[in-house]
Amino acid sequence: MMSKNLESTSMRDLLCASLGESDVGRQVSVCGWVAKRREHGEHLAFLDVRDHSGIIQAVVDGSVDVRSEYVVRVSGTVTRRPEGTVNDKLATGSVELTDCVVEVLASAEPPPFQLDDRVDIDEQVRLKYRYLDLRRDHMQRNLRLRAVVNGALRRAMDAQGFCEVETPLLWAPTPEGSREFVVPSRLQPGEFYVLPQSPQIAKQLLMVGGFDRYYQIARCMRDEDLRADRQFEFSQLDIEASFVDQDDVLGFVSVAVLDAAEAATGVRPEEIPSMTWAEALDRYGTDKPDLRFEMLLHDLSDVFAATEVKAFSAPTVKALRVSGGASFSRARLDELTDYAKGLGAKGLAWFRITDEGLDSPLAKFLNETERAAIASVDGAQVGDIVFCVADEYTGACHVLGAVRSALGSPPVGEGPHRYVWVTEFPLFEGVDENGNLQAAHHPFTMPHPDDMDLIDTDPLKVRSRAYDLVLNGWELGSGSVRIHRADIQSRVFRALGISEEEAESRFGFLLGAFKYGAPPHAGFAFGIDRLVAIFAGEENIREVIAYPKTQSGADLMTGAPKSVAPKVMRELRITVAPKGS
RNA sequence: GGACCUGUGGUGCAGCUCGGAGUGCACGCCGCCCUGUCAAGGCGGAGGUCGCGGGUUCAAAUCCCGUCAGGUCCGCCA
Repeated sequence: MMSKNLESTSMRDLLCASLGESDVGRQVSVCGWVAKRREHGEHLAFLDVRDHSGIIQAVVDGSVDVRSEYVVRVSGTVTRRPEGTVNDKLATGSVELTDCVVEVLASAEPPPFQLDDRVDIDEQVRLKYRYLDLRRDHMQRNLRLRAVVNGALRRAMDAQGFCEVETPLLWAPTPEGSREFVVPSRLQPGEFYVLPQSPQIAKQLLMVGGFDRYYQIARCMRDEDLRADRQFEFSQLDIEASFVDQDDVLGFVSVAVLDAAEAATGVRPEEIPSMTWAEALDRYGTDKPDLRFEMLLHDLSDVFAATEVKAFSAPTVKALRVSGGASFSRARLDELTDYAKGLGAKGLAWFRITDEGLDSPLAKFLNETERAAIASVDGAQVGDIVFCVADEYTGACHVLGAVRSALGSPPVGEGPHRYVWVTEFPLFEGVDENGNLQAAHHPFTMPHPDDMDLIDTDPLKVRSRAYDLVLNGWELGSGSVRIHRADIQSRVFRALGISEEEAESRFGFLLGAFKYGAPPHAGFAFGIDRLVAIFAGEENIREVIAYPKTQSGADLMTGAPKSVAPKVMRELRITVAPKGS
């Protein structure tokens, strides 16, 4: 409950829902919106007055000319409700305002949708009238929760000696990574700024600049397709520190996240465990494991090493037991098979465990040993089902991991909050169209000290000092120890197929800065939208953002994006090519 | 770039398979009645280009094609 001196203004004494029995007898004024009017003839009317704190009932002698959502100031006497009229469903239900004077501060048309939380309104309508949607308890709660989280994060970073520095929104284009929003320059027509995908370079330069502990709640923009957990704009807690190693950073971030969790939920989570990327992939089939449920992946590659069965002749065979899954209908299994195929699998084998043995179209092709292995996966019992995917290692893990998640993952709002650090990500992943290795994180990520020799001999085996923070299967954020030594950076660039000239043109100012004394440094960034969404039990980050965009990038309230005046276009010397060109 | 789902008075739904008059329900809105309600109650009323365009048909909310908008997912997000 907020302190009362913050509630009082020249127009009101306190918030509606802060009224209670201790206020009985006080003469007070409250301000808010009319949530409901109940009239009983010309002698008596009830007004539910709502502000963001909640509702107080005002009793008016005589009729009152107000409608829903009128803005009113109500002055009256706090009175204990008469015997038998207490409303247990209302926080203020034991009192009411009597002898009320109602001032209409603004009239209001009926809103396009009801502002109580009784029905789910179509999001299209909510977003068009977001200012009304925000008046609802649901959005009030979410955005205020977000403010609590932001506050806790700031306090945690301040307390750890971090200095908040703001970095530019207008930055230089970088021909790397995700698509950037482009901003044309008026003073230098034909030249462009971009909005930052993250303050990555800026914060590393702060390290060179001697700010050994930097943080910022940073707005970041990426011009990539939107999803339930992705918007063009998002906020991240951005951190970088000097003279540190990986464990220092994990410590800083853990404190911030656990403080935020405690502030948001009232419960401080356990210390955050960690696992390596290799473990996560092997046991959970993903680099963002959801630890709320078990259902681990099991490896049957050895059993099927010399199998006769074509469907299983692959480098890796992974198996997943689903408790009680034998009752899955054939339609459900076909659906899952299609899902697996959609993810690139050749198929999804399933084996119902029954009293008579394995029930599966494939069972008759398996030999005794193979059947026994499947029937005992993960302690399988009659009534369970075992899924198998045979493929190369990574693919098999990913597909079965996705099946695990589809079958086991509880809704966002359910179950405990299970954080986990995933460490030792590979330094490189795959190759681009020119046959060059690609950086898994970014090209300034420090290779694992034990794997330095592999950079030239077996680069895909090189682990890195990169790490992710995962909560309930959602990637909250990632970070790494950065390369601060020119010799290591050259080796990595060489492995990535980046020439000295190219490095100079793309990252020149960063590498140039490093020549003047770069401290060893490391950092992290995690998405506040996702963190708050999980705290709020929301599947969708739009629910914790005041003015989000739709999936096609539109703002239904403002109509953005829109064309700009011809004068502006001329000034920028920009013409738009016709459609289809 | 692709797959799937949704679009019906202001709001939430049903109707759509199997074509037959804009049919129904709940909330909201407007008017009247009502002195203890609180999802108030009673009576009456208004409100619709069934997203849009085309096709099939004697006849389309319903079937077909296209398109727009919203959503979920794949690709994408170093």
